[in-house]
Amino acid sequence: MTRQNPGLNLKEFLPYRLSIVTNRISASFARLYSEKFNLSIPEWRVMAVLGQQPGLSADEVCSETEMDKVPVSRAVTKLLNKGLLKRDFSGDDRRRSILHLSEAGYGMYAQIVPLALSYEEELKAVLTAEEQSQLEKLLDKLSLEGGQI
Amino acid sequence: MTRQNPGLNLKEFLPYRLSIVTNRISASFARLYSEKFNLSIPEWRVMAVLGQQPGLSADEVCSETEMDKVPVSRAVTKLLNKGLLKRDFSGDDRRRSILHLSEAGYGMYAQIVPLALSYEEELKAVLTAEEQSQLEKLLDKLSLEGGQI
DNA sequence: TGCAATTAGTTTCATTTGTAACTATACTGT
DNA sequence: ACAGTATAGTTACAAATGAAACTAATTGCA
Repeated sequence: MTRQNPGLNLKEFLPYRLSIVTNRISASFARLYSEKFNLSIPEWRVMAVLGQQPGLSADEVCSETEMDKVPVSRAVTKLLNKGLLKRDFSGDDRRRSILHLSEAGYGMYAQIVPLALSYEEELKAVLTAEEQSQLEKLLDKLSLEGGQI
Repeated sequence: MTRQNPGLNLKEFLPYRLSIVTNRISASFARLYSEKFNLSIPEWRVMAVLGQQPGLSADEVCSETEMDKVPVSRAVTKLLNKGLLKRDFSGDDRRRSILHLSEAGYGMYAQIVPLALSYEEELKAVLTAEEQSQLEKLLDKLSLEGGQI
């Protein structure tokens, strides 16, 4: 029997294309820091956000990174055990943690950052300067409006 | 002690931004078909590719979708159990499967496709026509060169 | 005050996922 | 023909993940 294809061309389907491209990029960047520094993706994300914004609570790390609180809690525990993080608790609210990279953690962070930046450069090198700024703008628009769809 | 930030602004870091945007989009689209049709992401992907290219082997589904062969194998098993897929084996090479949507599977597929397309439209509606074609081009470039980085 | 409702974070448990080992079939070179 | 290698697909096992239950601390308001 001959059926009329209702017409979804997967290779042109935007969510699909985005996910293929993004997964490739994320996976190859993750390989970089997981092999050299033995960090999982959630661990790196927590370090990355604390490197930039020291003193966040676990909860704030969640909202900053859009991660679930469970993986954040586990990543924090592992990073504490590895000595890469320090944790205090707020005097005002003793449930609330105050997280900082330790000296060791900061040292590792300072090694990863240049890798990350050069990886990003390599990626951007595929695009012209104009395309790069187009991409920024597109991601802004999709972030704002795409979220709540 | 005051430290000089080595300078990774996560919110401007391309792989990070891509992954946040993409994950939001994938998750909200997945909610659509998983709630209504009780399909996992791998199941939907297998159906989507077979709806368009009937008769592929499991292995071809893997390369088409960039999925690992294990999740493909498991998705195929589940879809067979749900009666959404038919499987034959090639006469030439009896290891090789030949996969088709069943009538029921095709019916479900034909219901999901319009949802997918209207979801895509909603997403694209955020962008001007020019931005849409910019996005196509950017994804092309990042797919080609971003893969092997 | 004091008790119900909220919030930060952890733990438990069931599900998902990927790596590696395995089975079965097919191909290759001698 | 046949031993060695390669390929399609499945299974087993271990690690990652998320939903829901839980603990501990705080807030609100009668």
